[in-house]
Amino acid sequence: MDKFDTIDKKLLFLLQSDCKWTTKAYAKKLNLSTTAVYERIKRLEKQGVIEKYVALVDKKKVAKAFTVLCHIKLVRHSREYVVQFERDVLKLEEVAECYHVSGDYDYIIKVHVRDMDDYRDFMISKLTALDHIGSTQSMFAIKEVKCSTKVVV
Amino acid sequence: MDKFDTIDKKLLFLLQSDCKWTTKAYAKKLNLSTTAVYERIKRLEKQGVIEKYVALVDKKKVAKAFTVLCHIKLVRHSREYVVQFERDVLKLEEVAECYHVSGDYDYIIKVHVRDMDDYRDFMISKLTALDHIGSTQSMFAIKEVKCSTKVVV
DNA sequence: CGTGAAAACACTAATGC
DNA sequence: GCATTAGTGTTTTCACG
Repeated sequence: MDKFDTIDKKLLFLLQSDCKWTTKAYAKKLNLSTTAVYERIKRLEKQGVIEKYVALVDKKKVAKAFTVLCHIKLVRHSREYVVQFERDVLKLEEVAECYHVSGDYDYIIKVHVRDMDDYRDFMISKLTALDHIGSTQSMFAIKEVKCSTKVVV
Repeated sequence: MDKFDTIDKKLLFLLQSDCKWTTKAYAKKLNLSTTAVYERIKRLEKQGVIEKYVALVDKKKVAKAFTVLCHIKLVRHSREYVVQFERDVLKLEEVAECYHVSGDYDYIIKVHVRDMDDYRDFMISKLTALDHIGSTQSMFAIKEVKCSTKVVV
């Protein structure tokens, strides 16, 4: 599909680390001219390789540092059930990620809340209130050992 | 710790959605002046609420669209084993996230690789090559239903 | 929190290597 | 594909009201 040379890879690494440098700064780091870097960035954006630029928030500072990974089984696996569950889960703001997985469970979701009480509220009034939920199994993150948004190309 | 008013919350939402608008654009959206928004952003950065700004890359476009969630148990839970495992796992570039969790398993990691063959290589030569790994159980993501970096304040 | 002004930067374009 | 230069318009940044 797309091919990336060494400079592209380094540039993507830098942009995934911090996207607020000036073009000049990336250029200096990469031993290139600003125009060369500028054009590479624009190309990567145009190709859709760079999806978007976002701010990352410190979860502790906004009182959402309680992270829970939750395994979910649906009562049945009909198309209708799957479609509705996936549509519903998108609307839950506490759910940062949701994967449909193979294996013993159907879904794994990652939830950010304030504390255990908050999680209890989330479970009772939001998650298990969804249709078609069979069972859930929560795993509480004792520690975030690594939490990166980087993809190494 | 920190308190946020409605404008802070809206601003954090916008910045977590797209951090490349001009201050003017956020100001217009929030019905404020550019300086007011400018100072709020600077304050949020200084307080560490905004950790950093990063580019998000389309995993499909860089051939890392095969996502695996893997449960890991260590052979023992001594301090030494835990510390070393956590130090080692940080170095694995394929591992985007790693949580130390309560429950049946010790760790859950999220891995991005190209395909099943790549994952096999990762398992054999990197993951299970780590010391103290007891058992692993891989769950392949059939679908990424939701994958957000946003924390709703 | 707003106004206004200077400095810094993004962006475009043209030339030549 | 990259360096360099030059030029315009926008944006950031900050002292001051």
